Amino acid sequence: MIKITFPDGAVREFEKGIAALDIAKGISSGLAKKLLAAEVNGEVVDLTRPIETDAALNLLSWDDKGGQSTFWHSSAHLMAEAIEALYPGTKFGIGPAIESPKGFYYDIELPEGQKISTEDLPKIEKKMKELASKQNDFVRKEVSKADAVAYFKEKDDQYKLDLLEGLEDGEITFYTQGDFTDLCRGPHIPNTNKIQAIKLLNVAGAYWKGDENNQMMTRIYGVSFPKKDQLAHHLEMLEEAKKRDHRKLGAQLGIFMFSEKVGAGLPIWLPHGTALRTILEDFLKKEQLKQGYTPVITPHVGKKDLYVTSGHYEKYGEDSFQPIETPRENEEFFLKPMNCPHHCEVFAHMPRSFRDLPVRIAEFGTVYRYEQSGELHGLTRVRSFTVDDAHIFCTPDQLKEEFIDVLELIKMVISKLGFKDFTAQVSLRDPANKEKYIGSDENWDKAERMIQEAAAEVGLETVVETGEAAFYGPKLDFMIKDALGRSWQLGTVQVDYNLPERFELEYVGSDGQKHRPVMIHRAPFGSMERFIGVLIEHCAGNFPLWLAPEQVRVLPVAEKFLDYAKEVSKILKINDIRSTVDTRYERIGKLIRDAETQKVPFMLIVGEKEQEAETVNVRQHGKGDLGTISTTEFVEQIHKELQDN
RNA sequence: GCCAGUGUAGCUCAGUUGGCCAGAGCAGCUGAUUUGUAAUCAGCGGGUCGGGGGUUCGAAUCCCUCCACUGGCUCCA
Repeated sequence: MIKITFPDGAVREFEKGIAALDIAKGISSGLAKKLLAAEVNGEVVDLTRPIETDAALNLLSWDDKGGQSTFWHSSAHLMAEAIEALYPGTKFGIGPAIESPKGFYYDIELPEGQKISTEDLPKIEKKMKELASKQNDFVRKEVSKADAVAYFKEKDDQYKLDLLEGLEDGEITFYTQGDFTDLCRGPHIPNTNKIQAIKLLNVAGAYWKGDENNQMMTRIYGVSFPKKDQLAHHLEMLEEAKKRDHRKLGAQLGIFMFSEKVGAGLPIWLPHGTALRTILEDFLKKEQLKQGYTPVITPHVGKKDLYVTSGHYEKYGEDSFQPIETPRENEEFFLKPMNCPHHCEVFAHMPRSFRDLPVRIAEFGTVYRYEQSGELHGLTRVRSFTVDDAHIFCTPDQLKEEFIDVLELIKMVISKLGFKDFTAQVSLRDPANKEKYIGSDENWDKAERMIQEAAAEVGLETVVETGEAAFYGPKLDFMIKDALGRSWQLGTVQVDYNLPERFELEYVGSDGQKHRPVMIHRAPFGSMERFIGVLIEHCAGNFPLWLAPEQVRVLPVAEKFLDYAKEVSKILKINDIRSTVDTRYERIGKLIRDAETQKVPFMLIVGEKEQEAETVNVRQHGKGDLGTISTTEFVEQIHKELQDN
């Protein structure tokens, strides 16, 4: 007999070798039906795997992450089965479940001369459903390495053979469902009949093992669910995300554009986008002034030597825009890929005393980085962007306090912009590869501890990623969830021991000796481009009033009220409310419709009644008619709403 | 960069077994309508069919090449 401990702490005895599924059946057949996998002593395994020792057991259904990923992984196998049936001779790479986008994929190489495009997906989908309805069990089998190699040699599948090379004899398992057998660690759901709803989403290229020197394979993405309505809901969410796409809304709302002539990945800010960005920048600038930052402005290029000193040339020189040369002296300049080297020079231009520290140098600095053409994407992946950058030079003793202040600032900025859900990702060095990092062991340990303490003190929920630190110091990134539950990495704070060293920065301490300052890089928005891209999608283009490029549009009911409309708009402008007048001679319904589609927060409709009484009829975007009030009253209401924010 | 796909008017899209002067709606312009809460009516203008090259009697349509955009490029069997 073995002892099984359930999540609620209950302990019961079962016969040795019993499967989780049988235990569940003993509890209730309804429960057993819902289950997808089991977690035995923290490891996700097949429901049918015999349990041989005392164990903690957690039964996994669709509501558990482990249940979902098992389900999707099994769906990948089902897809592979369908593909093998439709395209015999296909070779298979890997087929995992994935988190984002939700679902699974399989990397395949089709037989010579064949290819798959989006149009072929429904056919594969149909085959998958047909195979699922055969209600095949997923059967696990332990295989010797020799047998496994023989099997895939027979199939001439070099990818699986490549994978087998990295595996030890004795740890190799096969899973079979129907006519399809795959090298797989598992686990899997018990039977294909659980897979009730399937949608294959797209086809893409992917390098074997993600290395661009390797063979390019075809990757097919899909998603599946135990119930049909879950799939329908999922597809609705994807539709909603499409509607909110910042590339679409950005064009529609006159926020930004790209021009083939100007160049790919070089965003151009249109009037509405410029207004939005200026408001955000002004907001942060004001906050930073309060907190003792000193703004500077530095050039968009720097001499090669600057980047040789900073070390960026050695690391990124080949992969950045190539230098600009002066015609006679042949001096080389680089477009600046970051602002820190310039800011280090600002720090170094005069002797610094410990009394001056911390020095907080801030700049909305536009930087230029070469991205491969295929990696460009709207505003979120571009070749020129503006960082809301600042570099804090402080003594090691001041580091923690400065770090905390920065975290508070970023927290404030994020919540002010309507993001409710965010966590901090703390990236530490890989303790096994300490030589990869610059700076003393002692400093690293101190900084890593400091970051975690600081995050705890400001009440940030943190996730620690070991090995993700930059070579020059540990960092903390803000991971922000938008209205659709998607996660984005925005603000960032990084500790840097490297640049002060390379630029030989120093300050005079109270002891009269020279000391090296520590540097913090920080950017609450990250980049204006990326942040605004995410913001557009978060609020679906319906910006909060204080950010709306056009806050109020005055709509005259007929041409003869145009003068009154202009008068109203002028009063609003005098009162710092961004307002325009729609001067077109169109029906009021048309004017309203256009203002609504352009997501203008307030529309003021004016006609004879309003003109005579010096009032405005207020209509709010998405809400409709709010009634008539005096113009001054409206101004007060708007001011109040802006204040409360 | 690589794989797959897309590129027709400012926008959304029709037109492909190669064949008369390439179409529609919206937007724009002109005129009429002077209007009360999500599209007034009529007329007009607008396209090197992404650029270049080729095949052909004939190319938006087929081939090559370049450009831009879209989905992706280890969340390990």
